[in-house]
Amino acid sequence: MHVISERLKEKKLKLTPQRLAIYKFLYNTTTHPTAEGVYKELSETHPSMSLATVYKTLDSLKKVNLVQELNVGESSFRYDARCDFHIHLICRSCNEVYDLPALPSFEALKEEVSHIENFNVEYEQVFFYGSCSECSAKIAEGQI
Amino acid sequence: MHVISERLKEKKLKLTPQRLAIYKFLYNTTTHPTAEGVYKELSETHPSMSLATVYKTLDSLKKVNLVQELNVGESSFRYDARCDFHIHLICRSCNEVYDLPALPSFEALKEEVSHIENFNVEYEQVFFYGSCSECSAKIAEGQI
DNA sequence: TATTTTATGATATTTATTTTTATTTAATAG
DNA sequence: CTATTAAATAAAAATAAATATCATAAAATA
Repeated sequence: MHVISERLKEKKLKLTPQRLAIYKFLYNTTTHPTAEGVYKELSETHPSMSLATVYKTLDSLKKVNLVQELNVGESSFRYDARCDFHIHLICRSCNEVYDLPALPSFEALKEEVSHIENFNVEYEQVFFYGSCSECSAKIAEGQI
Repeated sequence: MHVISERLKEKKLKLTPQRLAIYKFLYNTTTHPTAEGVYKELSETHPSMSLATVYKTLDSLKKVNLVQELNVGESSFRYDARCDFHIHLICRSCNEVYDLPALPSFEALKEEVSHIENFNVEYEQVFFYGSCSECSAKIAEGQI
């Protein structure tokens, strides 16, 4: 996994097994896990890793902009190794978080907001809440 | 303050002094306070009110859609009695949260997202992070 | 290989929020 | 206007996410 270690190196972060594992996991998942989720997932392969290490590592990665922290309205943060802007869709039934590709109309919105006086925009977070197709189907069938 | 009690009545919530005070305060502020902030503010006029009551009341108001809960990335939630959709601007220096009036381009974005297959949108949250004019000025002058 | 610096693991602490429970209060029916 | 009941409150304890502490261990580099 060269991309992983090269990115960490670029950012002057020491290449520890824990860091490599955490960033690699985030880089290869689309599930937007919480710190707890990362910890549980990696406990299997790294049984001695501490939860504190997961939190500290996520914080380090966030500071160098290798991961972004998402606050989708739950009690804990989620983490995403895709740092380019994209809209998130959040299913209120199963709590899955999905990525949405860039939309032309969002570019127009950014443009419009950038012209607002009295505020200098640096970045943005856009969340659409609703139900995914699986949950919509279940709801329609009365399973939820 | 008739609006306050009528809205609570409409939602079948008992008109207790604590509830009236909390909703009235949120209804009349633009500051998006936290539960702690509401508590501190109302402690002056309602010294016996418990912080747990503030939390429970905010939860009740949220459930009947009289307030919305905002997670702007801080350690605690903020509350807003404006429940119609609007974009929030968040200053990363002073942490103020500002309301933005509806923008035509946002309507276009909603329209575009509503046509996405496999997802049924119910509501949305849009946060623009950056610096407000006051903080921008301070930054320019090297005060921050 | 030795040295310096930084990261880790284990644990303790902090802090926002929730739960619990006994008591009080609002709504309403008589 | 009083009695009833259902719900809300205050105070305290409990919970859970996140952070801090600190001794040990491991990376980077000289």
